Amino acid sequence: MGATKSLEFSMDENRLAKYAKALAHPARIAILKLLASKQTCICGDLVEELPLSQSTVSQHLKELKEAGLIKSTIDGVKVCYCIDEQEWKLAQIWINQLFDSKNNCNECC
Amino acid sequence: MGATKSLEFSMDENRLAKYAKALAHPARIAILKLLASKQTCICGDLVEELPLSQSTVSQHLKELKEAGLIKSTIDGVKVCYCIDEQEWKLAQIWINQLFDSKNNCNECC
DNA sequence: ATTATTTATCGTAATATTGCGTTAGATATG
DNA sequence: CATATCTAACGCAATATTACGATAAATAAT
Repeated sequence: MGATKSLEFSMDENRLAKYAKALAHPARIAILKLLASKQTCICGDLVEELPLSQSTVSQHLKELKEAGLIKSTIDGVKVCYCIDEQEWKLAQIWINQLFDSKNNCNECC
Repeated sequence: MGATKSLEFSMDENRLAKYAKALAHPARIAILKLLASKQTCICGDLVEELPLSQSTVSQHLKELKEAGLIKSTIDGVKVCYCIDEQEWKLAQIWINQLFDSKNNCNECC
């Protein structure tokens, strides 16, 4: 036992969980904040700004990329990362849809 | 190795990651959707609506509670769960702050 | 008082995540 | 060509998460 029972849940629920998972680590939040504010988004620069080794940062970048939130282009030896605007907006919309679905019935408990 | 280096990151980053972590499983999304839409929020009802055992649901509820997103009151043998409105709103604000921090510089890569 | 119902907790197994050193492969630079 | 730089991927160890059955503790019902 222990495998997550993702398939028992809806696509919507899984999609939201996927985005949330990508955000579920302070290092990845830090990376996204850097990418959101900076022009420069070279991998090496990110490594310098974070208290983690190159290999660990690379792994976090991979997860963010797999979640769709960032993309990358190769520039010589270097790799440039940045936020995927489309997916970024979509994620925000989906997350807000959950938060806004709260009814206004106060004090059911 | 393997312990998360949370302390190396800012409080803001950790707080956001904490909320995201709470949302990072389809079962917990499903629970929150149920609580957001329903009046009834008795634990047993949630167990019936979810494809998970009672003990697993209980564990997910505990995590949501520890993240602050839900609260509970005891009603006899039963326990009533519901969304903590204050924290719910806060979480939404913090998450949107991250998404909105994206600059408009397109195509840095 | 006994029994049933409800939920949290404990213990355990399976998986997943986090983190790093090291290596490999690719492009630069001398 | 040889060497330096940059990043992804591999392998490993430490932790954390997910899931469940079984049990315990508390209240309700008979």
